Amino acid sequence: MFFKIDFSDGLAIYQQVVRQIKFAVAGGVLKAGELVPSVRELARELAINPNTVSRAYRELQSHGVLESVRGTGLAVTADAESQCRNERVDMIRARLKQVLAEAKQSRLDAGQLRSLVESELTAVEQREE
Amino acid sequence: MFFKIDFSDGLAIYQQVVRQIKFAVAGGVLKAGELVPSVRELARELAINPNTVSRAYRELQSHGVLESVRGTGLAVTADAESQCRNERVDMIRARLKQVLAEAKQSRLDAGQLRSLVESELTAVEQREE
Amino acid sequence: MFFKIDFSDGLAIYQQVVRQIKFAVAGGVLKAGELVPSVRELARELAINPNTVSRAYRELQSHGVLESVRGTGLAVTADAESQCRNERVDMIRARLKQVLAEAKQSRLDAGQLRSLVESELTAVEQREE
Amino acid sequence: MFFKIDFSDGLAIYQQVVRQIKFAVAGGVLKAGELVPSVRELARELAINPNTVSRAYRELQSHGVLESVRGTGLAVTADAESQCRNERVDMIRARLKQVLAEAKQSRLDAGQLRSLVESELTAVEQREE
DNA sequence: GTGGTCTAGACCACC
DNA sequence: GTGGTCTAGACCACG
Repeated sequence: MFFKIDFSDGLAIYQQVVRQIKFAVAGGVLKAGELVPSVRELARELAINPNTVSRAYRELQSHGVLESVRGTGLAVTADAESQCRNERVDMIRARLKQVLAEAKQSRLDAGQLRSLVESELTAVEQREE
Repeated sequence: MFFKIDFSDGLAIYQQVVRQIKFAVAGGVLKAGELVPSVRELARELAINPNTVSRAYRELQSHGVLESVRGTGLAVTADAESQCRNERVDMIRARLKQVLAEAKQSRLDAGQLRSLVESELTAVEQREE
Repeated sequence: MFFKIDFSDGLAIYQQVVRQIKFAVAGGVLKAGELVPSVRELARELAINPNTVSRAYRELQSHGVLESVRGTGLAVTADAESQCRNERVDMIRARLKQVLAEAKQSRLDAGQLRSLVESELTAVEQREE
Repeated sequence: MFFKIDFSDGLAIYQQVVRQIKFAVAGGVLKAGELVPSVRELARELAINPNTVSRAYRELQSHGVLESVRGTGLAVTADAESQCRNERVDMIRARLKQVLAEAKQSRLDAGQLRSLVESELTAVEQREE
């Protein structure tokens, strides 16, 4: 699969799975109708407990991103892509705001902050391109 | 006092307190020798349990940022400022990396990401200046 | 398990637990990778509150002696044994120094002190050997 | 005065004062009828709070070691010396037992323990002689 | 008043 | 089942 778990992220593991599935859908990596990996397969791949994957999938179903296909597995819903695309920027912006607010509140010099952000942004742009 | 708790941050409350105290020290808001608010006072102010504040303070003591003054309270240590100043950039960078990595992995267009970051950065720079 | 709490020791209970776990690791009773008793189990066994055990375990984690294995328990870290072995003599020596300094300062006759120490040392050597 | 407070001893400060007064009496440094320093004076000397000294003196009075002399201060009682002399060895032995038991329980090699004790004992004997 | 410790009991995330 | 976090409330030592 195409994502990774950060065990020291602070964010709950199942939440990370939820976010990453949504991002995969938003980015067109997972398309409408496509099946997501089985609970067991994904659990093995990410080295996490199947229950955790299961919980993430349950959440994604209740968010309308996945739907169960009888006897086959869980598939991406028809309108998942547009929905996730919309959510995506907001989800990222929200976390970004948090980080910047914290930086601001730490009284880090504006110039230092800007250059820190610049360098990290450039770093992430160049990675794996 | 000068900081707030975000109950939906995901980050544990006591960890938020730890970070914010460190940031306050790094930013010179709390200076060496100065007393931090008493456990009970800060707990009341943030509307959290004294034990939670206490745990944060205990952590800060073991990190060498605070030291106990018998019967008087907890004071910022002499070398806390330089230490926190050093930690500060790393703490911010770490969270920044997380967010940007997630954004990247969401396959958000590089240009979109850059402009999103730019606008949020500018927003935070202008706020309260 | 293999240790006991002395409620009239003066030393905080959680500290006693910390010391005894370290001693157990130093003595090879607890080996790297091995799980320590669960918080609830040890609490029940020592007839103390689970939070007290938890606090001791948290301290041991921050000292690098234990590490959390998600959903499984707390395990002794790889380098805990050598670390605890090193600490052990210092911990014992520190308390020994205290006692002897107090004895000295009580103006107990040097000969009396020496024979007192001798007899207790012999006693402890013979016990359970 | 002739004693010192160890703030990191674990033992409560007022208890340290109690023990040291008793030791001073046992060692003949303070004799029957002699006045102990005033609460304020001793507090200043040891750099502790007068309330703490006061509490220690109260405890010593209830133990029959000190008695109040109207308008003059606190004096060592007539039978304090023999009483303290008797207590002294037991008090020291009790703490010694604790330390040795802990060492034993840490599985420190008997030879190592013995040589550790020897060296500390010799060290304390030579100091200030 | 201060911090330090302990208890009791709750809820959550994860296995 | 596991640890992690939080709350509530108690008692102690010290100033």
